[in-house]
Amino acid sequence: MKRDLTYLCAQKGLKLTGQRRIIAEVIAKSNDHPNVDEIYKRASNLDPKIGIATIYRTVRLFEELGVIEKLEINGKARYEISDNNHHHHLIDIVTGQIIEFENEELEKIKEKISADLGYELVDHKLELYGKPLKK
Amino acid sequence: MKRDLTYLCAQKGLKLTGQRRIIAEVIAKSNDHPNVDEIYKRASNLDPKIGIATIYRTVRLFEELGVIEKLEINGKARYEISDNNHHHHLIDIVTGQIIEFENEELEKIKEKISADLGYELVDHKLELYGKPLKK
DNA sequence: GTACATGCAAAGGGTTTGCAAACGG
DNA sequence: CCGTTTGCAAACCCTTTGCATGTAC
Repeated sequence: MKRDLTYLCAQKGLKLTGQRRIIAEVIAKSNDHPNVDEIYKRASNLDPKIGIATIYRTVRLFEELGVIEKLEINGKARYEISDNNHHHHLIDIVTGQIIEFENEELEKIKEKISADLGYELVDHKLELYGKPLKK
Repeated sequence: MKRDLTYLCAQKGLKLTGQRRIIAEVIAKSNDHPNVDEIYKRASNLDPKIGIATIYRTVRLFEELGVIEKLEINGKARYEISDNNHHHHLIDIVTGQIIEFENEELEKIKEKISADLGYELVDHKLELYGKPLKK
């Protein structure tokens, strides 16, 4: 990830600043899909002078570079490191916890639906909202 | 739909005001998933004195009553009349057009995934973003 | 050195809220 | 009538932007 970033920045004439390094690290180490405010708090621990505008600018940049992905849970932006495995999210409506899953069959169906409608699938978003089953 | 609304309002001690009637009608007649601003414009044609705060309050109310559904396309709220057929949306990334589709197989997979993860599926959201295929 | 990036504060867009007046049942 | 709803404007939250300063390359 840090290698990717170094490479990507160099390639695009972007500067690998301390703030960008920190924000990348914070998101990479978070597995709870933090929102901007959370990222800001965590980054502030590593660099108390970092500004929230920098967080906003950086997550947008990283999203464009494809190194992170933006989710919109309940209308609020949250971020995670990109993987190429196309996982999705199930949101526990009781605890708010986000559970990740993958499903190959699902991927195929999406491709098929798009193709049937005359489209090439370029992106997609699936969120399931569930209530824990009584055991 | 209007019947439903009359019934639902009566049942919950809500008042079926002119504004609510108009907003319900506007959404029912729209098949383009309007956002709040669009609904406001269309409703204003029927009642020039209607306020935007009323639109916001009413769509929230209708959503809670289950008579309309909220989509979030590119982070912006848009609304449509509820159907019980669980359709989904494919967004044409070139034109912005929204295409609705249903897929029974998809519904089954979602239920299965949820169950496998130990959840009862209570809601879900799927959006496909596609580019028109060259013919 | 120079273009890019940052921090700050102000501005912006969308949505919610407090309140007095209006209105539906 | 009484409690609900409305319109208005102010408040709010999240995000973006202008600008002078700072910094990576």
